[in-house]
Amino acid sequence: MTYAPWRYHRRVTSRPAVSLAERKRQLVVDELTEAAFGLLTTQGFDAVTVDEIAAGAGVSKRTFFRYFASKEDVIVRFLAELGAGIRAELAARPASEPPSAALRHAVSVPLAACGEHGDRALRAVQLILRTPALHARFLERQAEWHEGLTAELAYRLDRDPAADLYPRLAAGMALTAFGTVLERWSDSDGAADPTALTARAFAVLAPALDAPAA
Amino acid sequence: MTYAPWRYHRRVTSRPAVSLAERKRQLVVDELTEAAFGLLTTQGFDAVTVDEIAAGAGVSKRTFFRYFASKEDVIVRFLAELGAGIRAELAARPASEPPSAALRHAVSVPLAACGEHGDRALRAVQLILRTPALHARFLERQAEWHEGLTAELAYRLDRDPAADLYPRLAAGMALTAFGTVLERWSDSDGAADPTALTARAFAVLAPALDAPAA
DNA sequence: CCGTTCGTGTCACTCGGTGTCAAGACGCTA
DNA sequence: TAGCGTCTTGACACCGAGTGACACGAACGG
Repeated sequence: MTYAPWRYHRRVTSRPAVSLAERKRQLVVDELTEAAFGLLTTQGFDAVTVDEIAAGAGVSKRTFFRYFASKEDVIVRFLAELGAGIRAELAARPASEPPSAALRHAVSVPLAACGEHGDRALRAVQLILRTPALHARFLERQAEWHEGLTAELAYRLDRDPAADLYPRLAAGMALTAFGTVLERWSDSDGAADPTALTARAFAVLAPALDAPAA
Repeated sequence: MTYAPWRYHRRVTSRPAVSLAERKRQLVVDELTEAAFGLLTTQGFDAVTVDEIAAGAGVSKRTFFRYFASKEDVIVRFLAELGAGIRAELAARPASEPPSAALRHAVSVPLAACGEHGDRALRAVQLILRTPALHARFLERQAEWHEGLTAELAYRLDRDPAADLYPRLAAGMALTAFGTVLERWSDSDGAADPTALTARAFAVLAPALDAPAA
């Protein structure tokens, strides 16, 4: 069984909407991800070489780097869709909603999906948060989400992100909430409820997010 | 490498506040930093090897790594004290001050110092913000500051950082402001006033930072 | 049947980073 | 002034991440 992306299951069509080559590529990605997860989560990030991961998936080191930009990428990719999800969710929220509510939903949807998926996601998050190299890459990704969220928010509120500090600050607040919830959830070994934590976090942030003069 | 001739004169006459070895070490650090700055800012981060930096300072590659943990470190070190400064400033603020004012001062002091320092600091910041590898390391450092600020804030407000989300969120907000100001300052090539930007940013954040129910 | 394209493995290479060791500079003491 | 322990350094070997070049084989189209 391939690893299951937590967001939405890929639609199985009777016709091959995707080519054979495409499915083969996906197969290699899955195999590589599987091998990386098994090795990295049990032995630690630094104790495993790319050669070993590649061997575990039955391919060469060179092929590994044709699919992943770096050794960190294999793990961090797991959370990449999360970031894209945040922006997509924000874009889908009704325009009438105040920023705090819209951002709370945007953040909590991927977070809840992450919480439901359980063990795999939890181990990924824990590995990332306690491995410096992975943490750095994760933060890098988060900085990209920051850009995207800022743009989306500026568009949504019809503000100029170059002159106005609010969009970037609001996006930063939302991501701070995101990171805080993720950390709590990780530290509690998945026991804490991401949605409840998110609600609590945004209760703190709301006065600034929804301030009329902001 | 150039040795200062005057250092041989002070044998026993004047007691050395810092040892000779200490000053030699500092000299190497300075030389290395100087060489790294000259090369990295003109040719780009990836176009310069550690060997070249070391050669520019007249030492070996091995010695470079005895002074700096990584190639990124030589640049990011520049901003390390900034982070420590934020926490120190916060600790020095009177307890009567509301969080938004205390954090604003804590952030703006190092930021202003950075602005005054002029060219060198500006080039460092610009290099960091536009080089992915450096940016990642910078964010890593910032995550450490986040921990420290959270602890300091929890202590200051007598809150339990394990149960209460506020300290971590407030620290995150302050650092978001910090990052935003830094980015604006960098993009404006140093023309923008860090203190004014900081004030504007905290005006946005204040409703959440000072909310009574938070 | 042939030519093209694509994915792959192999090889060689660069560069960041580390462990090891011998040599030199310095401070201290006799 | 000689001797000794400490600290720093450079030289060297080594590992692992990441890349470029190239040749090989499978799939596809004519």
